[in-house]
Amino acid sequence: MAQSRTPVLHRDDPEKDPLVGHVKVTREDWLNLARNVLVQEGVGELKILSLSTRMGVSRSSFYWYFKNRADLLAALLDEWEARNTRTIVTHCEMPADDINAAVCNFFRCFVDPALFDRGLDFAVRDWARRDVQVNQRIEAADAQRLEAISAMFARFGYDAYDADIRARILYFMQIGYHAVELREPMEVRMSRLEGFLRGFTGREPTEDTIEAFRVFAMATEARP
Amino acid sequence: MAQSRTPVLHRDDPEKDPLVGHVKVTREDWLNLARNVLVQEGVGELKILSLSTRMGVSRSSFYWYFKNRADLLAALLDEWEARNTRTIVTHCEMPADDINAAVCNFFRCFVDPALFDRGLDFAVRDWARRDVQVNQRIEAADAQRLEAISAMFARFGYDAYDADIRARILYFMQIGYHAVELREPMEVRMSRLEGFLRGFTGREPTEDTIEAFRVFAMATEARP
DNA sequence: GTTTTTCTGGACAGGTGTGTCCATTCATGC
DNA sequence: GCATGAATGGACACACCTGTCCAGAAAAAC
Repeated sequence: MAQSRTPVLHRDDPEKDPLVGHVKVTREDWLNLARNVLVQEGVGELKILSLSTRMGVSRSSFYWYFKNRADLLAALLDEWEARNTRTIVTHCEMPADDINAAVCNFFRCFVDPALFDRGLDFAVRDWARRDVQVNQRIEAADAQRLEAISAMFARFGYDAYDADIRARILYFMQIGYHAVELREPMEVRMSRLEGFLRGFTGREPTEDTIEAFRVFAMATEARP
Repeated sequence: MAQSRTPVLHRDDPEKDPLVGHVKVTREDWLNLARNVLVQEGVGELKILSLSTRMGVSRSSFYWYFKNRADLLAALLDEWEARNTRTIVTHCEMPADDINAAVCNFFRCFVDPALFDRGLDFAVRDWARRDVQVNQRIEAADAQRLEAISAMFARFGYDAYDADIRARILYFMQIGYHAVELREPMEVRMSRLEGFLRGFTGREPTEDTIEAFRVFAMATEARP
């Protein structure tokens, strides 16, 4: 085969697992590449042959780290669940002086892609349409997130019904924003949200989160 | 081959194209099945072999109606564009007494799946992540929809900036709701929206659409 | 320096997908 | 009743993906 051998992906952070011999790739390398492919091309395009050629490694290497393709997918799903949903829940539980500051905490989840990976979230949401198991996972995740947001409102005096309504408005609007503006450069989005956060804290606190939604919409709208 | 022959899908509505001979399937049959597969399983699973076996017809039949796979995908995309985006635009342009009635018209798009196919919309949105051409189409569609909603608000006295903000809140929340509750039974969703529409028209008109969002959230929240 | 363990390359078998060619079938027009 | 043309079935060539097996290279342990 005359195919030119692509350079091997060596690890850059050997702080963990230094006990392996003849290291060329690691399980983490497979997972990272697989996550990128999942986000950018979907589950259907997540193929072992494709991954191995991109890493410049034989397919056999994959079967050393994972039992099979399903094993890789399960690992990706676990990672998503631990990352995205937990981020939202912990941010909703952060201490805050009033509901406006609490909503502000909620928005902070979506500023740092290391906290909440929106691309991964939609990739999984899409994957769920084709897999009943995954569907159950994301339905549970959505319920858990909505519950956390609702509890956040309840902490500041809203009764259960009003808290639920506000949680749903907030969560749906956030998800919808990401669905539509998914491919907007992260720098643009971050600068907007940072601007929002600065402007928000400098304002008189309002007695409703309606104003917070309004300011958030201002911050995310297309024009400067 | 001992494979039992599945019964052929005959057309139920021969009102159009009665001039074909030896009719077993039509171009419409291929398109309808392909649309279902696109929505439920994604573009990646849209395979000619799979479609033909489901219709109980040879693969060769496909190549009579379509040039190739790309031809089918283009037809599906055209259909989506004509259906979903045009529905939203026309509903936004409907005459209304005040902004609340106008927002109410907007919501009506999403009651009837024949008007706006939410499953198709998300299938295309997902497809766009893997295809630059499709991405451009859906970005144009989102811009067109937002423009129509914004113009709707502008008709009722909102200046361009406020109209844009409200259009984005409304559209993002709607898209987010569909993204999260996508697999909720349509009857449940319809009964909620119908209840919303009834309750809405029986109320005193408010001077802001904030109240409309609030009532919409009440109508779509999980509890009765 | 040898042995052991860890990891990778290449080949095999089986499955599925695409696009094309051509003989065949069936409804329609004559 | 027969010719015409629309529509289909079946086969060919080619490509891609999965999972498995085993020989062998390279680091680690001794």
